[in-house]
Amino acid sequence: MQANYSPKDIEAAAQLQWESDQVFRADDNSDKPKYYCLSMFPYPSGKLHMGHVRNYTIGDVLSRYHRMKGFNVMQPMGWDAFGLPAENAAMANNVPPAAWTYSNIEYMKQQLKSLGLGIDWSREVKTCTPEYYRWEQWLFTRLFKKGVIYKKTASVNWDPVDNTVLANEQVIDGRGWRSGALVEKRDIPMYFFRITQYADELLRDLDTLDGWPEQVKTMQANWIGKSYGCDVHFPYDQASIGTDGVLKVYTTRPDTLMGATYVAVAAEHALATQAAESNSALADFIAECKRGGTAEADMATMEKKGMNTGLFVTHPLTGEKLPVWVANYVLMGYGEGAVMAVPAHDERDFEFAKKYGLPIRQVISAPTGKPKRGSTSGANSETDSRSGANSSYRSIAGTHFDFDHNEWKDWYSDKEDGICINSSKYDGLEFQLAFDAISADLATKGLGEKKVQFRLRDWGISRQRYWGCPIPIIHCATCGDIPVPDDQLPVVLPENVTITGAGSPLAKMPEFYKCSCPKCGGIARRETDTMDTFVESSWYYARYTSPQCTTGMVDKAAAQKWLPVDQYIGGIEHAILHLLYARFFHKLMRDEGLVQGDEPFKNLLTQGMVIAPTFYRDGENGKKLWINPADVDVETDAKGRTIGAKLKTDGQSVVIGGTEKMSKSKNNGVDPQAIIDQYGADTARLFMMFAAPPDQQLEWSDSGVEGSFRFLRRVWTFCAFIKKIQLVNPQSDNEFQAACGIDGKHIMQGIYPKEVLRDIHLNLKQANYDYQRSQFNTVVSSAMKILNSIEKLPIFSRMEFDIVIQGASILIRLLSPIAPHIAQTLWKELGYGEDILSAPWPEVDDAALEQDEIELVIQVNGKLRGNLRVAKDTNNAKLEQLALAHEAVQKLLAGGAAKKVIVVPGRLINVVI
RNA sequence: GCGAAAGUGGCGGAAUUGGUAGACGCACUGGAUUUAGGUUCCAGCGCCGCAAGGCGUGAGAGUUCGAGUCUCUCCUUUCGCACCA
Repeated sequence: MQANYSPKDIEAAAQLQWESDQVFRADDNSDKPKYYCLSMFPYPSGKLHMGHVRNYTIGDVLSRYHRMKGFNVMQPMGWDAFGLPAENAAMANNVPPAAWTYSNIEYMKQQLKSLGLGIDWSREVKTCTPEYYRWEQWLFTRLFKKGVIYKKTASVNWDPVDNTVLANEQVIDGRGWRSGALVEKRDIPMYFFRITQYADELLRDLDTLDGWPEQVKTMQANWIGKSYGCDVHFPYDQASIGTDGVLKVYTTRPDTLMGATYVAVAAEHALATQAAESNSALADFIAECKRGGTAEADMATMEKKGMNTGLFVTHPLTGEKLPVWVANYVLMGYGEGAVMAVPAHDERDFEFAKKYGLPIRQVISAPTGKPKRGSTSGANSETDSRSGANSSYRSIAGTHFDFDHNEWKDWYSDKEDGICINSSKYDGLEFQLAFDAISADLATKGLGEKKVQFRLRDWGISRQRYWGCPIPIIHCATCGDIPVPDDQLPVVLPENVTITGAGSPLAKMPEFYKCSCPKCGGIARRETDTMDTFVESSWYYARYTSPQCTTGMVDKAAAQKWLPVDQYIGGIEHAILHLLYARFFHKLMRDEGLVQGDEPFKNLLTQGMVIAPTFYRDGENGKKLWINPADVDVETDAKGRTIGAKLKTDGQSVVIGGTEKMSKSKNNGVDPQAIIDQYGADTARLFMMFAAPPDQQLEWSDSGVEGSFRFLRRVWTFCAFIKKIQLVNPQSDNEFQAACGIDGKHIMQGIYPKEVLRDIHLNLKQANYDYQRSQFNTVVSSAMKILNSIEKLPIFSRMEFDIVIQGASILIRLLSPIAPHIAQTLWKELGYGEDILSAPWPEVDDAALEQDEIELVIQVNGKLRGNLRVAKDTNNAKLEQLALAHEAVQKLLAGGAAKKVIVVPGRLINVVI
């Protein structure tokens, strides 16, 4: 055994052994309980980043832990290989996307291997291969025939200079990223998955996902957004509109219908178009609304603007004429593209009404208990006079409220409280009663009905891009859209293309799009759009169960054996879209009879981001020149506080920016390869696990990496010491003391073997608990404590040495999922066994935890005042007596009596005085 | 704007059910070893204070014998928002 820890040698050796023994092959025929551990597969962007290292280390730790606990583990890996960056790289470097992607995969695979991940590479999947995507196309044709996929038009970001559709990410401040042209919305035909048909089930089944973080389930539930409301029809005003008809709106607040003072429609709405024909100002406004991108965050934060159409509709209950406005905050894609506006009880409507001087009519009372805002003091005087029953404000109806936005908030009523006022026959009704009464009256008049609606929209999957899975549809002038027959699948994506950035290359390749209609044999045109890459990532977890299957999307028996995924791990940024689409796909595949069960992922761990400090210098014209943390020395004062930073190359200072997500734009990424090369994979893995709990963001720290390396070196050095004693093979106490270098100093230390043994098992118990809840940072901490403890134990005889041996064997096994190479090597060197992966997981020795005396805390009024050392089984009366007699308590009592004494067994005694 | 989280020493973080706040590590300080630097080892290390003691988990209130933990209001930061993956 080498005296020095040399990660390069031991890691290469361990990896070689694992590879030649094929230990990570998942066994389709094992009797052991299965454990399918899946990390979100990477996009092959070029090289691994720290987020990957973190993700895959977490997965590997869980995999190795479960393997040692006796599970038949499957940990696969693959590549989410289609996507936009390949096309960008193609333009920048003149490399075909396929070649670029495949070479990235090769490189990144080597990187993953150097991390020592226990992956079954025989199951590797690349989504850009026809072997993979043919089954996606196959499912598409099935779903198309079933009507789960359909075609309709949808709005996209259009670059009028490049004549191409842009992703939201390619729209910067309303302009195309390459052309700089002002982006506009354009409607084009697209294929949609009818995910709304599964909305109820997707929502309901969230309740069955006990192993998912509550936050993710809440986000998904809100995204699906089931709401109970009412369709309301506002009949057209004949005089202004000229035709019969109704304007349909959906509202969740029919109880406020009596307070509706106008209606607002989207710029694309038919009424807006009609009004614009004779109103050029309105036409200009509508054109303005169509400018800009489609991203919802932008739409929602932009200034609310509107214009009167001059058209009217009539209120379905009162017959009152309400003006029709066009508003930029009403989206055509949602509901009917029109809303009824109740400024008194909707914040957005309120601001709009204030801006354009529209009437505000209060129809819900502000109940007692309001206001919600403001301090509790002072509420009795001024504010109460406003919400009092006889307040002058309160009786105002049909006119403007006289106060600003914040005051409006005080008035605004949640539906849970408040009753209808100023609402004629509905006055006095509470929310639900008013809801029922008004919707019933609408139904009687044929002007509306109750309706359950979802916020979730159908999933548009058409992309006017090249590097994606071709949509298997053939357009025939006579037969319409015909799905490609099974025997013509896959529709292979040609790989030798030139990307220009203007439109899809497929649309310029007759050899691709020219075809004949499968139905009538006539001349037809193949669809040239490709699918959203979210489609590939929605079912890869199932394909891993039978990646080579040539007879179907999955081998049903293999899928049944391995699914659902027992543990899924990935970034929190996927909490909604990817995870929702994958859940949706599982249900689609279930309904095709391909998989069983309703949900694909039993347990979910969402890992936090990796962040790092940023440094910069001010360059010309105010641009910041970002400097990589690796090129900077940080300076601290005598107390360790950061006082500045200097560039290593020139010694001049640089500005310290914030700590942010590692990114190219801020140049604060740390290359994992450099860390692996310098310290080894075990150190990189250990640091990643130790620096933060998996689900929280992790701050990169060079000195933290150093610290992790130091710890592993200490483990190595200490084990080398044990090995040395083992080789000496001492028999008598004297021989042990001589071999271990015991002298007078050690006798003075007062460290008892029993305490060390207790420490070992206490920390083992904690580590087991922490492994169970995937809190690996404290597992590492427990391992460190075990080393600290056994290092200090002076060895006088075999008895102490045995404790040290036991401690080391526990330490190495606790560490092995996290730092597998060093653990495997030490396990073998110290003669515990050949292969640590097949070693039994250590068990807590309860007897070692026992203690005769315990320490209790004495509090006075909840404040710590002293300690008490007592026999373990001292009764409460005695404890109370001892506490009262305690010096510090006596002093505070100052002769008086205690009001009350609270004894918490095993913890503390609190004296209340 | 909407939805979801997070906020604890100089820093990363710990505290399992409401019960000793700051485990473990980093940084820093002092000492030992070393020709020196580095390494390693020992000790110290929340803030104020000479001390006694007081204060302290983003801010403010509340519940409780006792609050980092529960409730309410507010502030800040991060993630997502449907064509980045």
